[in-house]
Amino acid sequence: MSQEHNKQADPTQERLLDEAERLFADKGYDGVSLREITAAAGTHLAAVNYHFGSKENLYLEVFRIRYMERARKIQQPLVDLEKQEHFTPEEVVRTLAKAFLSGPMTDEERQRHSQLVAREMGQQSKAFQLVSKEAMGPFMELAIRLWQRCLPQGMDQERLKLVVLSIFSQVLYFNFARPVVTLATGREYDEEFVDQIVEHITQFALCGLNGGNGK
Amino acid sequence: MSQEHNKQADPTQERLLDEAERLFADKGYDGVSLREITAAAGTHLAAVNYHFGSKENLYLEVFRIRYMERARKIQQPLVDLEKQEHFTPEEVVRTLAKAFLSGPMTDEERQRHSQLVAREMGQQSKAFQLVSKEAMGPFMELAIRLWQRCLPQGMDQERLKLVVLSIFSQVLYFNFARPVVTLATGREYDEEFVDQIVEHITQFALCGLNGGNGK
DNA sequence: GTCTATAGCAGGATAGAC
DNA sequence: GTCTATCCTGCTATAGAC
Repeated sequence: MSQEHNKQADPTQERLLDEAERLFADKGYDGVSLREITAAAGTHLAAVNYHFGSKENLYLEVFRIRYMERARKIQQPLVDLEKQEHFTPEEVVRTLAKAFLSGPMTDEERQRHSQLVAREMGQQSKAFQLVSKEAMGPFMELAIRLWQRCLPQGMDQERLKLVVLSIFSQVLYFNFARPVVTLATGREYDEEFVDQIVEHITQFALCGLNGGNGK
Repeated sequence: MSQEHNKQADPTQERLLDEAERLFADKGYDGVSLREITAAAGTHLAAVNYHFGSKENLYLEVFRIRYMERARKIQQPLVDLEKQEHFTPEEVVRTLAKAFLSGPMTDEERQRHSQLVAREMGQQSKAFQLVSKEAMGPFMELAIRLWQRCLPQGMDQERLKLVVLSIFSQVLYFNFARPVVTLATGREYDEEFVDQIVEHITQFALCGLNGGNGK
């Protein structure tokens, strides 16, 4: 019972997943060779096919195991918030932005996470289907549920969905497109700047939620 | 004088650029082979090296010629706006959002444009340097100049830069991550929906510009 | 000048030695 | 069971036939 989920205790498998994730995030699926991955993991070429069957399946396992694990970590603060009796729309937005931009992960993990998903977001691949179904969908619904509970005047789901998408786009961009952001602002991604970004996104979204009751 | 810029009149070169752009946008640099490109362009394998020297240079030419041409088209509405004597911050935002989401290009062109740049945005490649220096940088400065001319109370560049980046992130996302957007909203990208997105982004950004004078 | 044919190499996968 | 050595395919680039 204490070792219930030891399905992947093999250290070689773990190292392969780690290095594969790092390299796939960096260069994309087609940009990395199995030789590169196995060399980085300190093992031999055949290990991938032995442990994972194929390159494609190794890629999918990176999402199924590594990516999803982090997605749960990111969701956690919002899940916790839902258990509270009272919260404000602003708290929801800030918690959401913080979860992606300054959560418990290391900075490197955050970048990998964004890079992996950004590469899949444009096409309807297996990895995308996994991510959207298991991670993004539920997360989006959670955020919408939270707002519907605390927004003073009701707001239709359709509008809320656009708000979530806009927030997603920004946290993804500020994590993923760092070369653009640093080039444009001249700022390093230190704690102060990240806090500023979180506040910026929060204010942006809050106005989108409160104001513009349009028409 | 009438044929001043006929530097690429060769129809084979043109077809190669077209098909290369389409395929690179679809599958990324490493995901496409020269065989695929030349077959799609109805020519032979050696044509790429004859006309462009190498695969990498063909890729860069796609950016230097096709991408930049469209970037100029997108900028035009803002360039025109600058010539007017009076305009509002709202006009600037809406013009900017419209330029990317419902401008004069075909829908297919818009998608290609976003896909190409999204793939380069995460790394400091040659293509990224070209795009950021020749297209994004000037465009950003133009937008900031326009706001500084028409915003009632002054606003520091630093804040304005974050606003531009947020708008960029959204127009890019709504063009690029269509699978996510359609999955989340259940909407097709028809004219009505695109107009809704433009309005949504405009409202979002306007609040970010007016409200939140912070602290 | 065009394009075929090929060189030379790197890729993923696997058979079989240990 | 591990890992080496090899297979075969597909890649970019180019030499040389026409």
